[in-house]
This record gives sequence, structure tokens and C-alpha cells, in this order.
Amino acid sequence: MLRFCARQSVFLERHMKFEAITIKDIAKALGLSTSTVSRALRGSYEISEETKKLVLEYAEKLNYRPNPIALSLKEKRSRSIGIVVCEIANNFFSQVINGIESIAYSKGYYVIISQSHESYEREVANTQYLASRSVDGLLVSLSTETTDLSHLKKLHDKGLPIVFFDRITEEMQTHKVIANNFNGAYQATAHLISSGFQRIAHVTIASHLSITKERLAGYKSALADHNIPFDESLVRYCKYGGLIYGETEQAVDALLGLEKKADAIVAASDKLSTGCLTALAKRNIKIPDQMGIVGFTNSLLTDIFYPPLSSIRQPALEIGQTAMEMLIRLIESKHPITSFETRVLNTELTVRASSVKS
Amino acid sequence: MLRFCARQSVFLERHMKFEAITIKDIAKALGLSTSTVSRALRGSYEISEETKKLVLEYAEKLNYRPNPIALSLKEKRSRSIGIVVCEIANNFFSQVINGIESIAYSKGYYVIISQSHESYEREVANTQYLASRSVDGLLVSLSTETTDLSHLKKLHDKGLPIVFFDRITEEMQTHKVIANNFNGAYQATAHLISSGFQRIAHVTIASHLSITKERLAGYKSALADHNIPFDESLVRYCKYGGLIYGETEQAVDALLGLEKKADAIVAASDKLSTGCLTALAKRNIKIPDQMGIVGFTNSLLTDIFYPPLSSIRQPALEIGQTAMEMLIRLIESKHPITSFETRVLNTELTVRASSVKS
DNA sequence: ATGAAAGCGCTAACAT
DNA sequence: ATGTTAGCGCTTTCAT
Repeated sequence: MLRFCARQSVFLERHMKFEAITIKDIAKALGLSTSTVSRALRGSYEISEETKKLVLEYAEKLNYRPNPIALSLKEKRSRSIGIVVCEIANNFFSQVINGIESIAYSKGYYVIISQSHESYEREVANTQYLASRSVDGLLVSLSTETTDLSHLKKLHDKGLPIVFFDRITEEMQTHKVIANNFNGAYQATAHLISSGFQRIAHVTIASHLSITKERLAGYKSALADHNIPFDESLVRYCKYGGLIYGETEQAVDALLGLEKKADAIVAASDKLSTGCLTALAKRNIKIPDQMGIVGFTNSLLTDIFYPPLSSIRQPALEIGQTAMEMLIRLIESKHPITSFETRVLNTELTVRASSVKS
Repeated sequence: MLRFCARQSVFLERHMKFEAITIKDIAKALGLSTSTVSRALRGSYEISEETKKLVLEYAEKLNYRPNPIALSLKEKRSRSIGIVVCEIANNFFSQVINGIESIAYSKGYYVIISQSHESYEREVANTQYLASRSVDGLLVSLSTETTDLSHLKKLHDKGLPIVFFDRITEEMQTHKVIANNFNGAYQATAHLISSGFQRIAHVTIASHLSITKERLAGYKSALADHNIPFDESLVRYCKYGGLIYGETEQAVDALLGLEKKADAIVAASDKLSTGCLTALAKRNIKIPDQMGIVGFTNSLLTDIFYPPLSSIRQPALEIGQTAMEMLIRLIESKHPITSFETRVLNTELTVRASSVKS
């Protein structure tokens, strides 16, 4: 009877104070020590079945939840990981995130998403924040402004596991996951060539990004293999990937203004693909007859664009899954890992009306 | 000289152990107590200018950063807020999130995003996690599966500030932000009527959601005002908002299979709008001549759809900003707030080819 | 003006 | 099998 009263009062106390149940409450109510309760809760073999049952049932009744903040402070890990991307309002990245989450969920990790909006400053602030929140690891795709990697290097040197995806860097030794950007661009370009286009342009993102270089190399290689000379004026860099107003329009205008006009475009990102389509439509350029186009995009709407857009699709979901699996391996490894892997996943070209002359 | 050595050694120690500098380190190195350092760091008036300067400079040199986990544990607040939405791969929600982040950033709050993927179970797990991570408040748009609100009610009763947006509930008294869904649907329907459509269907999401009811009411009201009888068979509910395979296709097929066929559609969400467009294209239905369509969508690509899609656009960015401002007011209020506000922001109808007969 | 000590919730080394 | 204690990093009350 006394015990019953005690339980009641603790419950009421906590309820009045609007605070969560703690191990201490349970210990007090049950006349045990906090360590016993703690051990019982985690099913330690040192605790008698009887006590375990008592504790477990009481904890259940009070809907006890361990305080992860306290756990993090103690263990210096949080079973959560941080994602650093430029934009979530982007099919590719939101699909990658879904891949990450699917693995995280099944392995009991929580995911904190942050956006840099292509700003170096924001990227630094976000990584600092995530690190200070004791994330166990980081999944990073670099912002377009990022050239100095010291914010990440420092954390990595301190032992924080990091896996890069999509926009990776050669400056850091760790696991990386990318789409086969070279092949994707190669296929797109080769396909345009075989469709009869001659002056194929490449509208792409900031020149220093890893993916930009890979895609440009694929584009060049396809040209070379078909004996088409490379023309620098056909490559247009949109520093902010079309995120900034007018960027794509200017690129398109430049291509249309060339003495020897471009007759097709390989667009290097989601935003650029749709941006080119929009710009061309506004200027009444007939696609594909006046201008063919193939775009890197993970949009699910390519079929209802006008015209339906030929696309190079990145395996975004798998990129996310692979990156998360790699990160968990790093986090949970008992021994320091010294050999790292760069996983390259295949892209998929789907031909639609935008690249096939009528 | 001795002090210099001490500094060196602490730095080295920490550096070797790959751990962050703590107040304790600073105290030890400077021969002060932790409380003095703590006070100096926050500029307490009780500390002499001399000591303050010493501490501040040393902290600066070692790049000291307070440990937010420890702060959270102590203060039971974290200067971070949680977002609970169904999907970030959705123009509307990613735009709302950008609005939230813009305010959060300027006010020094961090944002943790979580997705329910329309699953009640995930929504509950996510809210529990966020709460246990000591977020200072929650910004919530309910999942389609959610009918039981006890997970949120409990937290709210315990004093956790919550602001609802988009998919709100009448069961809880707090601030809410929505688009003027009634008006949006009314305008869309009235516009289709004035364009000469007669059998206007409504393809919408789960019937119990607040926004569904509001939009349905607007649709009905427009019909009534134009003396068109309401026909239940013209309203099709897609329980998962088109997230599940074939949902939208079935709705479209049902409308096409009616004895008195529908001749226009008001689609109630991003996914449903594009889903209907896709389904109609596949079935070779000519838009708008055989079927007109206006959709609730925040896509930026409506102009390059075929045909360009007439849209009801929600002020997503402002919804996010308003919700975040309201939440901060709740969080930072000294006194308990008892009177709550539901802010209704206007939608915008843009007429494009999909709803104007040729 | 500064220090000692307690406590936030939890775990684990060390008793017993 | 269970309890005591210390400690994670920080703030704050209470001494001095």
C-alpha cells in the first residue's frame, strides 16, 4: 500500500511539473538505486528476473523514455547523423535523403538534415552545429561556394566519420559515393550525336566541383570519339547551378548568340535542365528541331514536360543508401579504418522527344 | 613561464585526445575555478575586467565552444526547433521549410527536419525523438494517417510549444497557419465554370484532413453559386495523396468511366496535379478540350508542362515564415499564452492553357 | 571578486 | 544481486 502511494505521488509530481520521468523517479518509487534501475532497464544479467520485471513494468506504465541528451553527454555519441546538402528542394537530393533515411531508420539512427543553400558560410555553420550536437557522423555534398575544406578536415581529424556523396573532394581521404557522371555525360552526348546534332553545348554548374569536371570529361570524350572538335565557347558555367535569377537564361542566350549556334544542349543538373527548357520555350525555340536537349535530372515529371525531356537519371536512392551504409560501417567499426572506397553507381539515359529530331 | 607551459600542455592533451576544449581545461590552465571561467565567458558583472580579458582571450585562442548538449541537459532547452512534415520531396513543403529556415536563421534557432512519409507510426516516432532531443518547439503538418493526436497533445500539455501549418487540427488549441484553401478551390472551380466546363470533378487527398474539407467546401460553394448541382461521384479521394502507385490513375479512370463523364478536374495537391496530367496524357485525353484541369501546386515548372498547367499556388514561403514567427513568440513568451490565432494566407490562381478551351 | 559544491539524467567502475 | 560514487560540461546557489 505504501508503495502504491509512492508511485502515485511521483506520477503526480512529475505530471504537475510537466517533466519527463527519469530513472531517479523510478528508483525512488520502487525503493531501488538508480544504477539497479538503469541495469534492469537494459536487461543486465546481474539483475534478478524479479527486479527486472518490476522495473520494466513500472517504466512501461509511466511511459519512461531515456533522455538522449543525457546519454549523448555521457557517451559522446547520439545515434544520430547529420546531412549537409545545398538544397532539399531538388529532386536529386530529396531522393538521396530518402535513401539515407531508409537505412538509418532500419538501423536505429536518426537523421538531421541541414541546407547550405550553396553558401560556404552556411555550410560551415551547419557542420559546426551538427558536430556540437554530437552527431556520430556526417554525410556531405559540398556547396558550390566551398573551396576551403578546413571545417570538415578539422572534424575528420578529430575522428568524426564523414562520407561524401555527389559533390565530393579529393582533398580528404574517406568513403565517397557518386554517380557515374563521366558515363552519364558521355552517353547523353553520344546519343545527341547519333541523333544528328552537330554543335552540342554543355550547360553546367560551377567549374571547380568534382561532378562538373567528371561530366565535362565525359562530354569531351564523346565528342572526341566521334571526331567532333571541342569548342570552349559551347561550355557554359552557371556558378550557382541556376539557383540565381537569370543565370540559365544568360547561358542559353549566349549559346543562341554564337556565330555558329549551338543545336543541342547537355544540361548538367535538375535546375539547369528545366531552366533551359523554360528559357528555350520563352524564346520560341522549337525543341528538338532547332535545339535538342538531354538533361541530368531526377524529376519524375520528365514525361509531362513539353517536350518530354530526355534524361540522365542518377540512382539517387541508392546513392543515399550506400552512403549511409558506409557511414554506419565507419561509425561502428572497432578499429580505425585506413582504406577507403569510392563507389561509383551507374546512371540511366532515357530517350524522350527532346533529343530526337522529327 | 609556468603558466605558458600549462597552456601548452592542456592544448596538447586535448589535441591528442581529439576532444573539444572545456571550461575545465580553461580553468585549470589559468588557475581559476570553473565557475569563474563560466561567469567570465558570459560577461558577468561580478568578474573583474582583468580576469574576463584573460579568460576571453585564452578561450578565443583555443577556439573554445560551449557544449550545447551539456547546455541542453542543464537548461532543458536547445535553441532548436523540430519540423514534422510528410515529405520534403514536395515543392510545397520544401518551400515552407525554406521560409521556416530563413526566420530561424535570423533569430539564431536551428531546425531539425523530419519526414513521416504519411505514416502515423513514423510521425509519432519523429515527434518523440524531437521532444527527447529537447527541441524548444514543434512545427507540424499532420500525416494523412494521423487521426489520434495524443502524441502531440501530451507534449503540448507538458508545455511544449507547437504551431500547426497546412494540415491542421481542431482538436488542439494553438497557433495555426494555413492557405486560404476554401478560396483557392472556389476560384479554381469558378474559373473552370466560366471557361465553359460543366462536369467539374475534384480529385483530392484523404477526406478527413482539414485542408481536404476546406477545399471541398470551396469547390461545392462555387458550384452552388453557379447553380450546378453537386455530384458526389465527381469527387475522388486519393488516400495517400498520389504517393501510392496507381492511386491517381484509378481516380482518373473512374472519372472517365462515369456515365456522364467529367470534363474538368480541380486537383488538390502537387502530386495529384502532376499525376492527373500524366494519367490523362497516357490515355491520350486532349487537355483542355476533352478535359480541363486546374491544380493546387507549388511547382515552378507549370510553364513547361504539356499543356502549361493552370495552378493555385499557396504562399508556401510565407506560411513557413509566419509559422516560425508564431512559434518563436510562443517559445520566448514569459507568460503562458491562452489566446491563439489561425492565420489564413491568400492563394493565387494563375490561368494557363490547361483550363482554357481553344 | 572568486571558489566550492550541487545538480541536470545517465552509466559504469568499484564496492559489498 | 544491488548500492555507492564519480563524472560527462555547464550553470548557479551559497559561501567566503
